[in-house]
Amino acid sequence: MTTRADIAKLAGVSESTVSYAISGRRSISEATKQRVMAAIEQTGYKANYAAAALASGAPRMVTILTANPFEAPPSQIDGALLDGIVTGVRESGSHSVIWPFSNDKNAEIEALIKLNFSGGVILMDVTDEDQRVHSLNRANIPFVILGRAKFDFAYNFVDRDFESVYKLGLEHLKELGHINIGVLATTSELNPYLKKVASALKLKLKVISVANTLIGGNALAKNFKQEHPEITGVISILDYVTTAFVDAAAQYGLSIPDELSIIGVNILEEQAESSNPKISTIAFNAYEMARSSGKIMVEVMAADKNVRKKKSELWVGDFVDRGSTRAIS
Amino acid sequence: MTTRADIAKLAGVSESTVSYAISGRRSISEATKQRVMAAIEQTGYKANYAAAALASGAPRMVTILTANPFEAPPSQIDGALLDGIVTGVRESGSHSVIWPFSNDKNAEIEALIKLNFSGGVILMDVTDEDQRVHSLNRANIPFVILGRAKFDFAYNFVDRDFESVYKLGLEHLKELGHINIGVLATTSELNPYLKKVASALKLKLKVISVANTLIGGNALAKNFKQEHPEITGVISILDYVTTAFVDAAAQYGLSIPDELSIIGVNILEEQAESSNPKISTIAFNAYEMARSSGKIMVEVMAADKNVRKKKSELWVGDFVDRGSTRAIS
DNA sequence: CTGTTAGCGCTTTCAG
DNA sequence: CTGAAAGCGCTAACAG
Repeated sequence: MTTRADIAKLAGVSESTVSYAISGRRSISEATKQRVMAAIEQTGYKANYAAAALASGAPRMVTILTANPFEAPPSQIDGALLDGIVTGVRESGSHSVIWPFSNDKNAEIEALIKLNFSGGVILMDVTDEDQRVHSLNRANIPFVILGRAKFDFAYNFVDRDFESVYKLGLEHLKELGHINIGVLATTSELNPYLKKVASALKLKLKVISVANTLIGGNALAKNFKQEHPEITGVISILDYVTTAFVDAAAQYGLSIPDELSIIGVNILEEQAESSNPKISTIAFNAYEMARSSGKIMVEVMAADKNVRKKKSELWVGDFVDRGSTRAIS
Repeated sequence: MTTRADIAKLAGVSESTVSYAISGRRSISEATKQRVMAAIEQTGYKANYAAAALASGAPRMVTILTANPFEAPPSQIDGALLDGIVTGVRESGSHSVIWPFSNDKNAEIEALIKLNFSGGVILMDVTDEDQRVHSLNRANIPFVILGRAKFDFAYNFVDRDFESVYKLGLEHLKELGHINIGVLATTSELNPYLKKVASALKLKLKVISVANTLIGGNALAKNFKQEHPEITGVISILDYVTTAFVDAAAQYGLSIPDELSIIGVNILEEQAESSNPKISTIAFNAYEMARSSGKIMVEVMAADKNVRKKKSELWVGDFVDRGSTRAIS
């Protein structure tokens, strides 16, 4: 097996020069760099990941924990998110792998922690008080959650910037002249961001609690006029409900958008372009959001070593929100 | 960070004793083992994966390349296969991760090879002359294909034992008195195994070429009696076609199984149990099949080092076929 | 801009 | 049954 020593000998330089020529972490004359690269090319040398990870003390490997796509039909959003993570991590000079899906999530996280090979983990599909998050926190492994959930400690996350999204949506509805706004949600309590924005705009919000299914959307359309006569504008974060609601409205004598303006806020940029023209949509770029998470991850890893504290290069796109970084170490 | 040196000091033994207590690669007195384990417990010590990989020279990590489940609806078979691989690899004392899905398969394989961190790779969804296989072969990275394809060099694979499966199916049809057998396939050429078995049993085979879609199955049912009047038995490897065919048959005046016996051979054990009772099925255990691949993988890795040439523990279950191992070194 | 060198934490001979 | 010690291939000071 070819090592850096071989390359050094062949190129007539020292081993460290070879390393720096490859990593670019210090300046090298163009001439020597060329010779090193030629030697690498010639020998077909490949870096030894394990050696680098050991020597640097920081494995440049991020592990992704996501929901099992083989269990239920996977969402387009998750696919876009995964793409974004992989790219974001790579841009930061690390690599990412997906941890095998399993039915026993807690057992998997223990295996991952015990293996102790990844520099950090990115978690998707996290629920409130998710055991995996507690385990990761306890094991002191850097992690970032894509989304948010309730925990009794600080943690890193990347999520949609709901405040901006809701602001945009409600402002739009107000411009159209709507005052009484229905909010489609699975819970009956009002989202705090939504509440805040609405009070600033002097709009009246009414939560309409419904299951996020096609059936739920259909049922909603059926009785909407009778049950919510005052409502003329709707803001919805539920994709299935919204679709079914709009599709069924006409047959129940509800004319959209003439009698009711609807804004859907949980949709991908790509999907938005081909969406139902009866609904206004506020799309978000899942790719950018996920990409951010990769960068946060790598920042956290670097901070852990207390070196290379490079300034954050995080790009916070529209509708992307980054949680404050928990102090590690 | 706790290291093996810390554990050794705490337990009052040498570092190597700690290692052997953990790995079990040489005998240790029960007493010392207990002390070592206690020290590990007490300190919360976690092995350093990178250090172990570097020192042993054989990274105990298998990378899985599978089709992107976010692109098309993933099959149950692929899910079961993945489960089996993970278990098989783990049983062999290694770990596995899934390489991120991507649209550019060739770019991904180059990245994987360049990273040089995995002891071997398991490939699913391989097509004839798949570039990824050529790259892996050229880079001299141990790999196993789940399934089979055409290449101009030897390679390791695990696949269904089609010869046994076809033998079973055709024997069954013969017992039922059928002589003229239709073969549902996407290609027009007859599978060599099928041909071989049929000639031994003196059965007449006729390939019926059809796309593996529900529409294809429906169209087939419509004209089946007119186009293939002589055929009374069918063997099919196409799951979608078979389902649609059987469902549609009655409405086109074709009575199954009275007029036509059908055997489906591309189905999971679990699916077979709840399958259409009009079809006979030869199920296979995807889990066992995939599990085998994990073990082969680890064997190949070991062979690569020319040490620890332990005897194969491969369990070849019914309908599981293992390709002859390519000489590495 | 380049070289020297001391480790990173673990595995595995070799020697008891 | 246990210890000592030589690396595995690379990184990152430190020294020019």
